[in-house]
Amino acid sequence: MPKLGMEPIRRAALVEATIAEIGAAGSLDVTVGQIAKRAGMSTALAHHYFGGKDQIFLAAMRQILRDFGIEVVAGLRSARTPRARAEALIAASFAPSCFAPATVSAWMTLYAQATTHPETHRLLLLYQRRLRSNLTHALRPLSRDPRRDAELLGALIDGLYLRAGLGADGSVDTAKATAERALDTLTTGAP
Amino acid sequence: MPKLGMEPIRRAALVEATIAEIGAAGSLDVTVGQIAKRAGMSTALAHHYFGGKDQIFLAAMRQILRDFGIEVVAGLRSARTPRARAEALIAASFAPSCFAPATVSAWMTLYAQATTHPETHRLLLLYQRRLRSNLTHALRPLSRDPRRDAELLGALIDGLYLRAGLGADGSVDTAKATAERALDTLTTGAP
DNA sequence: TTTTTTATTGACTCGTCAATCAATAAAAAA
DNA sequence: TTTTTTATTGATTGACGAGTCAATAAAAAA
Repeated sequence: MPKLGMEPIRRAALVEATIAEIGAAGSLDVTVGQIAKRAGMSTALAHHYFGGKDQIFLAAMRQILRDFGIEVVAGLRSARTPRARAEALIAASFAPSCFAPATVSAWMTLYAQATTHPETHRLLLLYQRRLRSNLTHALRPLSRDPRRDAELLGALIDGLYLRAGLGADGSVDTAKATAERALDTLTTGAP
Repeated sequence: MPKLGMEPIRRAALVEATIAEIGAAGSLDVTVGQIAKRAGMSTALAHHYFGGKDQIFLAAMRQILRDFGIEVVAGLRSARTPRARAEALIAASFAPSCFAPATVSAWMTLYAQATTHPETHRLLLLYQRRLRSNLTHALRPLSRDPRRDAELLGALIDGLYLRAGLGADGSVDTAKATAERALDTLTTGAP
């Protein structure tokens, strides 16, 4: 009994299932069958709506970046001071929605694949450019060299994220604290 | 005409070829056939000496960590002051031998796989613990809180490494400079 | 009501790849 | 010299997985 308008529902379910499966596998070694099963449909239907495995993966990656973007704008909205903005950007990076095991795995795999997959590379650069732009803006009144400090903070966040993704449960808070401490160190001494 | 004592030669060739193929593919999606071909032998021989694909990969990963270790001790040997030690550790992380495209790819894949592969996880934690220990030691006379600053620097190096691995050719130097600037910022004001 | 569009799947094809094996050849040991 | 050990590969097997297709069913349009 086919209900109409299933396409967006199915696509969303497939994207969510893809992220979950990547997280469970720790790599992109995930079959369309696994994804479709978790999403509650046949492989044929998954192919029908997405065309191929590559496009399913790309959609999942875009979703992850979109989720991060949502977290960022939500955090920035309520931030009034520059300092609060910088803190909001740090908080967004370590927010639960960006830190589910699946997301972390997907993120790491993204980096690996980006070295050879141009579309992935493009998406990742987009994320980095946006984060740097946001950080630069927040740091402008706080730092003597906002551009450089933003690059440093951005890289630090990536590194902390990576390491926290591997460690025990409590390490997210530690990572967040470390990033905030770096922000302190960078901004003391300037207006 | 079988020459005797080929085993170590073949194993080394396979490990080297594995790293190269991972780099070329940007993932662990590399067949034993590709590896064996690059190493100049048949797939059967590769299996003969290593038993299976997993063991070839593990050997390659151990090799990468070993190479990094060699770079580190070489750098530390000629460093006399604490500051020079910290700089040597930064330099080692961005040394050409640790920054070949193949190595970067392998490194990223390592991180992704570590979330689910216990043996990989163990290897990676070993590396992190060693780096942190070295950094802590170097920072002890320079920083008020060497442990924390070492963790920060370690994460920063990882993040910069990751980002430099994606960027253009000149970005290694920029990354190195950023790490050194962070070292400056952390150590000014202490003995 | 007939036709078209949307939803859905089981079964199938084709390719790839890890792993195995039997066979060949040369060095070393007996 | 015969035997054993080491080196080496072509061919084969067996599994798995991406993508296709024909068939079924129901809603919507005609």
